[in-house]
Amino acid sequence: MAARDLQERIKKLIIDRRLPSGAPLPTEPELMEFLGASRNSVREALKALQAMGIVEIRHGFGTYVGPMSLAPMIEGLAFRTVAGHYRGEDSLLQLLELREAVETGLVSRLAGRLPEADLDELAALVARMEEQAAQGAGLAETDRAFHATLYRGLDNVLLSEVLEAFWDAFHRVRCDLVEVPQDPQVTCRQHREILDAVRSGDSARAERAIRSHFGHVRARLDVSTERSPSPQ
Amino acid sequence: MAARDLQERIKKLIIDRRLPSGAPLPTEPELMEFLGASRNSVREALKALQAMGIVEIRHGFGTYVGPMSLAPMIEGLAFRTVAGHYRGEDSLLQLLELREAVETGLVSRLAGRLPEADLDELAALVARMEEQAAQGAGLAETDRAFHATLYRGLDNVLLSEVLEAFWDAFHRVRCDLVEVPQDPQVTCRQHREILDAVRSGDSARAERAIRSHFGHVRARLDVSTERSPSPQ
DNA sequence: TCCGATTTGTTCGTATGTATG
DNA sequence: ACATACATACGAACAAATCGG
Repeated sequence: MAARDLQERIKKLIIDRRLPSGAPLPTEPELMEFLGASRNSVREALKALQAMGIVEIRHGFGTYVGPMSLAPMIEGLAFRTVAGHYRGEDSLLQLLELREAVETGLVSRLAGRLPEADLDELAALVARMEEQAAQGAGLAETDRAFHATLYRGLDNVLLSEVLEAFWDAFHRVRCDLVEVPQDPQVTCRQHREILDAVRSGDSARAERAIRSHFGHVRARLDVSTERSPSPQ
Repeated sequence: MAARDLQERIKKLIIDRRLPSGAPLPTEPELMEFLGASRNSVREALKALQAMGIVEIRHGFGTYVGPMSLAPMIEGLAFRTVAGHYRGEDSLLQLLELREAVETGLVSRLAGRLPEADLDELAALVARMEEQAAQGAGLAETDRAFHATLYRGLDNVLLSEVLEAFWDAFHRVRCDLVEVPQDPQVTCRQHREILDAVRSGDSARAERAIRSHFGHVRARLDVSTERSPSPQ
């Protein structure tokens, strides 16, 4: 009776007091008194809220309002994908298709509307990617930065975070599950083509570039997915 | 030190044993022995996993593998949006824009590719919507069904669930925060136009229809958002 | 309807680890 | 080194819910 209620009441407390991210929450004893519940119940409620990213607990220091990031969504998506994969579903492919669907829809609207500064930054990222490819280094982080920078121009923090969350979940699962046959040269060429297309302002070409990029990732996925790896 | 670890080990247990959704987990005493932790610690870990939708706990019955739905994401998104709204941010508008971005990207690809059966179902939904509008009844559920049916043809369960999650979060927050000036007639016309556009196979027209629909919702939002309501 | 077995829900007391000053 | 404040962890007990006889 209390457990579910406690979470709601703590959330309501944050709303009512207009607590911003990082603001300190009452200590556990204070919450015990305020909510009229025992330590353990309060702690379980806080644990649940922590899992949702609503509060942040720092050992030996205190409890604070969380950053409200989408990190817990990544966690949930990643687990759901891993579990589905080991059960023989094509969950990883579905996650990739989700990214493809969203990004193709966005990039066409982005074409020709990106400020010069963002385009320069993207160009620098591609250059760095080519450098890393030449050295045989991993270019995952640069790839992430490219996609993040690309959609920053939409001026919607939520949208950017959701896309980054999808990227993170996909990347984490892919690393855990399948060793992808790297092909850095092709990856670089495709990112440069995306950049050129967006710069040119040709929506259709930009959409084609994105679709081609994802098609390549999908192809690498298919050949790696033939055999189902076993955990540990 | 153990808390974070316990969650990971329970997740690993689900993965390793290939437990499908709905499968029973070991009881709390069994988990205590298996994980070498006290009951309270095990319970806190389970609570956190429950918040992420990974496990489902039924009082007096047992613990089970969760449905892996995106319900926790809705919860998190909704709270984040409400909290941001009361802090004076335009979080609700951002959520709407997120939906608009995704749906405009998808509907253009859908135009002309929807099977006849789905089109008929959509037509029935619009008819029902018009009926409800005439009676002055709420048409939220029908609206939800329309959007859900529309993107079912993409054949990607994850994608459908994400879109439904966005719809749910937006609807919940909108109901909690602002009383929207209903305009059922316009809503019906716009949904019919979306349907007609998709049926005609004209991608650009479909995208225009969706964008017009969202534009209308946004306009109603703007006038309601002038004054910031206070909670309870 | 009742009963007992099983399982989760809630509470208390106590001890330990950790960060701050 | 010490004290304070806080979170972490454990164990034991009882309450409440569920299921089957």
